[in-house]
Amino acid sequence: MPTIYDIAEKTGYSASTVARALSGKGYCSPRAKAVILEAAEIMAYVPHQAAKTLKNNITNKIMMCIPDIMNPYYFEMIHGAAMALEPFGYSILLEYTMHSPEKELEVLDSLKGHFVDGVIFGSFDYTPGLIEAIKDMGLPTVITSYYQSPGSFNDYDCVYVDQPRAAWLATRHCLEKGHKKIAFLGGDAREQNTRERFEGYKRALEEQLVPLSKSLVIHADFTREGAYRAVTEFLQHGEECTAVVACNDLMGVGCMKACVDFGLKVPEEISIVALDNTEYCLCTTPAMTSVDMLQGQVGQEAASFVIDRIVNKRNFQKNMAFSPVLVERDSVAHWTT
Amino acid sequence: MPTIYDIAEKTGYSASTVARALSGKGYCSPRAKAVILEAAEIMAYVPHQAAKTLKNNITNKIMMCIPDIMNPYYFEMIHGAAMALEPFGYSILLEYTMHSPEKELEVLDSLKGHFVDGVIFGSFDYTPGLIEAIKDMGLPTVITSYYQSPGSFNDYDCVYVDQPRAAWLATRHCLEKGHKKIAFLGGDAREQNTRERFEGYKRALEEQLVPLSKSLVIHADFTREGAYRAVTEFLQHGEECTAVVACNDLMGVGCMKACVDFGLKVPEEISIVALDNTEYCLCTTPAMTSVDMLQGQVGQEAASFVIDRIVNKRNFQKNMAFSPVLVERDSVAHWTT
DNA sequence: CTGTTAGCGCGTTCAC
DNA sequence: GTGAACGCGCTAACAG
Repeated sequence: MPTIYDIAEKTGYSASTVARALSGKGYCSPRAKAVILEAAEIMAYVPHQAAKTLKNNITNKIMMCIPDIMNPYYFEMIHGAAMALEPFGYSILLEYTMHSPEKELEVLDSLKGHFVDGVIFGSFDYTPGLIEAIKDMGLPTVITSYYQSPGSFNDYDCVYVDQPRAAWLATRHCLEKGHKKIAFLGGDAREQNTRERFEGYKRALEEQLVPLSKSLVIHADFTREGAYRAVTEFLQHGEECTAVVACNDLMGVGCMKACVDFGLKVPEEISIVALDNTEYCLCTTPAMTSVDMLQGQVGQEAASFVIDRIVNKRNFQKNMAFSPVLVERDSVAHWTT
Repeated sequence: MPTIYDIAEKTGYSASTVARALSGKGYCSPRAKAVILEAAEIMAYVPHQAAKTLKNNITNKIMMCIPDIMNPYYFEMIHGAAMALEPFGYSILLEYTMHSPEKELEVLDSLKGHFVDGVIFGSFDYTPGLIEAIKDMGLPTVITSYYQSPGSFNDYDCVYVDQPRAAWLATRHCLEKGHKKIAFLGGDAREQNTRERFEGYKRALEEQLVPLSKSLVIHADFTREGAYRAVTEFLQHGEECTAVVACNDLMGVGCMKACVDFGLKVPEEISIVALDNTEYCLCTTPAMTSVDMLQGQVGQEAASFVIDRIVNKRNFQKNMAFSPVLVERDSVAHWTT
């Protein structure tokens, strides 16, 4: 791998003249520049990134840290971010935490090694400790959730969709279709994500004065299989409901399969509405009604926020909230008793 | 961000003693070590990655360069690779080329900047020019396809699934079920991927002395929507077939939808078998028979190959081929005329 | 317009 | 057992 010194030697100029010619900064005669650029071309010179970084502390990399990659929710986000980053010459360093709080802290700690310029951080569960670690790391950061820490407000941005509203939309949709017995299919109740979505579900019921029944709250693990098992058990247990709000598409799919296998017709005998609106919704029969969480937008905007802090040196906080959008398909039917 | 000099100052030792204490290499008294490690802990010292890299040329990063991320085929691969890399402290730098040959070359060229230690490279179409660029870049590389370049053989490894065999398996499965008029739903005929899969389709037909009909070869673009349009047009055109081999799951899903919307029952009136065996197959009704391409395995093994070249300094070529596996579900039925 | 010099933070070799 | 000194490759301030 050739260095500027190699080019300097070949051309007879000094290393600094070569550096100026290549960077375009500082004076350099047209003749020298031409000679040097040609030599660089021939020698296939590419500057050593580590050397540049050591000098000016710019890595041209953004870390995307997500809980899980096997969920299509996240690759839409990754895709959105990558698209926004590309024109700025930034690449994505991918890291996943598999929902593990320890791993999250570990990753944030490693970030002090300054091997990226900024971070897009996704977690299912923001705890005060996690937020502390994010602030502590001291890099431009966007979290893909809303979390306003008390005290200082300038340390990270939030780009997110209104999670409670998503579940609220889904639940209200069922209510409007005449459903009263609406089950909630969520993940681990301790995770912020499930809690927020549950809030929306609860609020929608309250607004319509429909009593919330604990027995209609099902906990699974955000996977298709887990939802299948949980819903099958729920049905075998004899619980009655006419609609299900599933906290993500994979669980919606698992739920639909469980219902069908149990002998229930979708949507005639049981309606299903999911959250996330990934491609999975278009694979099922009937096609699944779902709430679009605008993951691509979130990824894109999160990336823009990070770039804004890096390139334009923005030093104040910005938040951006997206309102989710219900996409009606064929898995929810009117219910008339 | 504290440096070893800061630690040196606090503890009264010199920077080199601190370096030795932290790295464990070279002599250092237990007392000094204890004092230094404690100070490092308190100051939350993390070594500056760029400085380390500049010194020893190790980045602890592997680039994964893929054509497209919105295809679940690839995230299974990414996942497999990430799992294999994690224990070695390696992270994935993600880059996509969107099927663009220019972008592929551009990425490979940038790699000369030594900002990763190795590369896992996926392309739909390996051309001699691309292979040249891969060799030229001079980094441990695994391509996720089979491509034996004439001449030198030590420049990159191949980890791949036998693509023709996958299509062969799918086609033979249909033949065994009694189908004779089997359509092929592929992508762009110019891409190696489509060509290879078509070869397998062709071979299976030939082996059973079933004539290949050009009119049963449908070209789409590896997307659900594209396949939906292409198959709808195909059906409207009055072409007759009793089974379809789709080159990936997304196209299989689009095809299934097109058939259903056209009034055909799956699998009673038309059978569908796809390739890739992603989660999409489990979302359709009926569940879709598909050929597992072991993408997770490919990603994992590719990562191990790269690590082997980096850590164990392997300097000879290795290839690894996986044989795809047909996973029977409910979208293919017996055909009796 | 160009060359010399110093330093980014770390690791390693060599004296002491 | 420890410190001084140098270099990885690039950039920037300064001098000529």
